[in-house]
Amino acid sequence: MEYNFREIEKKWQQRWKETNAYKVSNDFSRPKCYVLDMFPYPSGAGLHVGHPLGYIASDIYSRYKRLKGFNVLHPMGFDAFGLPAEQYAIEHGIHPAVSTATNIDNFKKQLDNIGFCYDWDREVNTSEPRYYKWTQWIFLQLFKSWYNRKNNKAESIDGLINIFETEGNINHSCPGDNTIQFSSSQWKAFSEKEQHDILMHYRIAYCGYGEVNWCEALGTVLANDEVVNGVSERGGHPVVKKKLRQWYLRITEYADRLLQGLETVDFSEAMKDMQSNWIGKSSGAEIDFLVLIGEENEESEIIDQHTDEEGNVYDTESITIEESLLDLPLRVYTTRPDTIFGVDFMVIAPEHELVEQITTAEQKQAVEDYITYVKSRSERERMAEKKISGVFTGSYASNPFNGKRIPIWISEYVLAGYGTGAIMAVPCGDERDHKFANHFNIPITNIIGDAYNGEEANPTKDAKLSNSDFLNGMVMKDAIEVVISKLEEFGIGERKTNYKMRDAAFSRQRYWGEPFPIVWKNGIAYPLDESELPLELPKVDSYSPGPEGEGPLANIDSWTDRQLETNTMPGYAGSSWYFLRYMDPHNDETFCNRKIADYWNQVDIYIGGTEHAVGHLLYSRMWTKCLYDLGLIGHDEPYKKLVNQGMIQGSSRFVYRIIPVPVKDNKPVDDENGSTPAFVSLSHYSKMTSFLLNPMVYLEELYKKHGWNKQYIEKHGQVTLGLSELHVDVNLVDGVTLDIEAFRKWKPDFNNAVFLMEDGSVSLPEIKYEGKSEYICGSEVEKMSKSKFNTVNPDDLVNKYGADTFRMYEMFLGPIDQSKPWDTKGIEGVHRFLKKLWRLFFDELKGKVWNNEKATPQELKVLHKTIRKIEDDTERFSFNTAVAAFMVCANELHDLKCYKKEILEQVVILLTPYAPHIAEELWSALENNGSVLDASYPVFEAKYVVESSKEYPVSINGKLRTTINISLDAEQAEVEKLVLANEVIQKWVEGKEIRKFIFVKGKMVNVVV
RNA sequence: GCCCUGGUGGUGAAAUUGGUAGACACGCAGGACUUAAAAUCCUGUUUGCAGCAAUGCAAGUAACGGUUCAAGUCCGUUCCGGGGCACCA
Repeated sequence: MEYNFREIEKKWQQRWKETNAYKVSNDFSRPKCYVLDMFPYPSGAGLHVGHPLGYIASDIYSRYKRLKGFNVLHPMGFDAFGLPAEQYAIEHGIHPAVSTATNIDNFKKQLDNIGFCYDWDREVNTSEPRYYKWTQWIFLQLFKSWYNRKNNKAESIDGLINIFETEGNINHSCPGDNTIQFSSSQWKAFSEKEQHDILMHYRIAYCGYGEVNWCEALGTVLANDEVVNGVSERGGHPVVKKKLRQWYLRITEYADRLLQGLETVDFSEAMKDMQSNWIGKSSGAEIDFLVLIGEENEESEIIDQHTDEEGNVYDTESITIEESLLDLPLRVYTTRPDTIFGVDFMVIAPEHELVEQITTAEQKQAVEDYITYVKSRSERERMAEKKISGVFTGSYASNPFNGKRIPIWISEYVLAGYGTGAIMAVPCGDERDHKFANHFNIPITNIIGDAYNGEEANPTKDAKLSNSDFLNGMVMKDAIEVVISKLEEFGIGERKTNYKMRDAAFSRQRYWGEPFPIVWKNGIAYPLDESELPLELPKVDSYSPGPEGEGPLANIDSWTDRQLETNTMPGYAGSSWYFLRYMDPHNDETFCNRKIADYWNQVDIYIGGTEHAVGHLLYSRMWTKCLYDLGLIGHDEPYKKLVNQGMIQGSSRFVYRIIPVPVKDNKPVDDENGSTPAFVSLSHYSKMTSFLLNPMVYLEELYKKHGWNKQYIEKHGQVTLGLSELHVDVNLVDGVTLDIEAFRKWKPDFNNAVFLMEDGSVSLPEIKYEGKSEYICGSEVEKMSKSKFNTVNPDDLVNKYGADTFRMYEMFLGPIDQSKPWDTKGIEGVHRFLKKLWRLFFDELKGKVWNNEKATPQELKVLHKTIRKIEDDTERFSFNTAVAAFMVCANELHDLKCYKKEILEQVVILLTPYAPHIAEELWSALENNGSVLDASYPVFEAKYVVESSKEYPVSINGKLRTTINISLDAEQAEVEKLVLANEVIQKWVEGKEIRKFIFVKGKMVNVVV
């Protein structure tokens, strides 16, 4: 009787379905455990081997907790709104809902193949109206709320209106625009529009204006990702910044709570770091600088000279131009007000509102040119740029403490969205400022004495200040407070806490997302009545964007006639609360019943990739806090513990095509006929690209040998050569060796392909190649994606080895949190293990071999060692070592020829979470009643594994020399005697003085001589 | 550029708290069974040197430096890979 995994897995999957084995009830009397995966976007490419990594881990943990007696919620659903479906719709005219439904069917089939314990009755799909009804409903709650800073809580906007009516906004400054101030009588005098505009500045979900990457040629808004070097990734069209009306979530009001909340959850330190860095809390001060605007005048005189240590002389010019004082000061944000006397220049962002006003006529052209340049650059490029760029405005600021004239520059390294969009530059203390000063020859003032070496900036806070007027001699970190109180005393600045995090952009100019339940009348946004939800997406004929960057909904008359909002919500809307819907997925009265939400409460284990570290995780944490503030749920952190799964990367393979490019009159001309595809093996490619070998030699070789493309040469007279790298389907490659027959069949274009093999021989299509030489592919580790042909489909592996093998192999691959390229190579080993385990129960010839004999102490020791290891490893998500422990166990039982039910049945239970199908089969084969899914978990008993002695490693000076078996009870004196009496040790210590004898009980011995 | 993360045999990896580096597998080599193959089983497998051999010695966890009786593990510097950086999900 052999291990027929196909039959076994089919049988039990069916049986579990029939018996509703994975049905989860909201049984409040039982202890609960909520195990959640980050749900997938159902892409057209289907599931690849990277997806199940986390799903298998959570499935194992869920099944383990179930065996331990918990009521386990382990649901699955689909994050079904998204750009790919929309793009597919644009290209193929298929409604996103249709392609999404197809994809989901496919995903579910693939997931079921692997044998997960989902209760599909609880499936959620964010794109279904019955789900997004509640996404819209929650949005309305956010729209109808404001953040009360007095008690740090979201509250109903009606309460705020009451406050405005009685006292104006004197006690609740406006988060959207702190210049807005009004009394109760002023409030009452405002028009309805004015009142709504003010309320909009308080709402948690609000409307404002923001810049997007606008591509005129594509008529659409692009992600930073899709913009490369200022042009669109698709098509290479120019991209510019464009201001559009946008919805936002006021997540900045939650910055502090999101930060504090991290202390209450079990996330990795790395994850917490990433989130706190994203929030980017810093404290410092805002300082006002008066601005002197230069007016046209050319006279100037040199009043001072500055010489640097290399002897270069810089002039400081007193420009005797007429200057006028700008009415508005230039406000900067700094975390280091203590360095105020070291300010040598100011830098403002290219988008800063004062740019136009302070640019002098002389500098106008230069500034305009610079701004044009900056506009073409993405934010990413601006941040990543090493090159220093900038332009002088022609104007000066005045240091508020000593009146020093400070030139004002514009540079892209200052971002408009952070702080005030302007900085005071202190080159001796800040590296970027230092580089900028050096690049533009701006003299540097040293305010930290010896701590500045003239070569590079020193960002210390511990140096003593010099050249700093009333701060001289003070330690920098002490001076911070002194300066801030002076600033506040003189009214030229104030203490300020800043966050890098910006409010979350919450609208997209797309079709395939949740419509906003908002109606616009006379420029006022009115919420739709809750009874009108869900506001369903209308049918459209075209998914192309509307005019001026509006979403496709703007093209629909029936939509615009009702004056409905034409933007849709972003991908993360539905995923910000889905974990609550799983608890109560069919509720039509509310998004989730409060009692049920209180029972399931926080997600106990959340498994997903680090790519969501800052986006999804922060948004869902914020939504949870809002719902908590509004009294809709009872907990304010969604996830108790987060486990990061590493990314399974694709291991791409490349073939190298040589393309002859016909040349006429020294210019390449278009290839009219196409040509025989020819590929060169890796080492030839490397030589060609490194110019060690003339590519033409290869080509001529091919011509000579095979008359390849002769007509072509005759026609064009001359041929040069192009080389290109092509992704080849990894499934056509064994290791790095290409299956050239399969490759020729892969695409019609390639069926007559010619190969230059690694050893220099040539493979032609008409001759079946039987030589020993190989075509070697190049390889690279990349993200797994269909377009890179590096995906591996789990279905194929499940089909070949079975779901249990596949599950265990994915776990055996390495630690769950580690990223690694996929490699199918080792799967045989895991499969062999399951076959070996099977043979402890059944023999191919003899049939049943298991028996009811009594277990020996040795066998019990193996069992209990395994129980301890598996339980421990499962608890700490060390699944790879758990699989190894199963192998060790099977090997040892095999060596002991242990076929005893007493032992085997316990092992089967241990194995259930990992390989449920074979476990269920063996459980029933052992003549047990009921399902192994609800068996009771083995209990470790220490008495079976106690050891009386240990093979102690003995080192001399830290180098291992021998091991000595010593009783575990032995104390230092006894051990010392035994060790020093040892032959090997004596040889090493002979004639040397023993300086120290280190003995760690149960661990090791080290003799220092 | 900034934030996070990783680097250990031919390969995936193990070493949980600073205490025997390479568990468990893959691959490879040799052998058994077989007419043969598959399957299965056994032996070996970090590198170098010495030895018929058991074995012994030396080196070794990206590189360099430090702390320690003891470092893959802690600290510093550098190099390389991966993820994220706000409209991919």
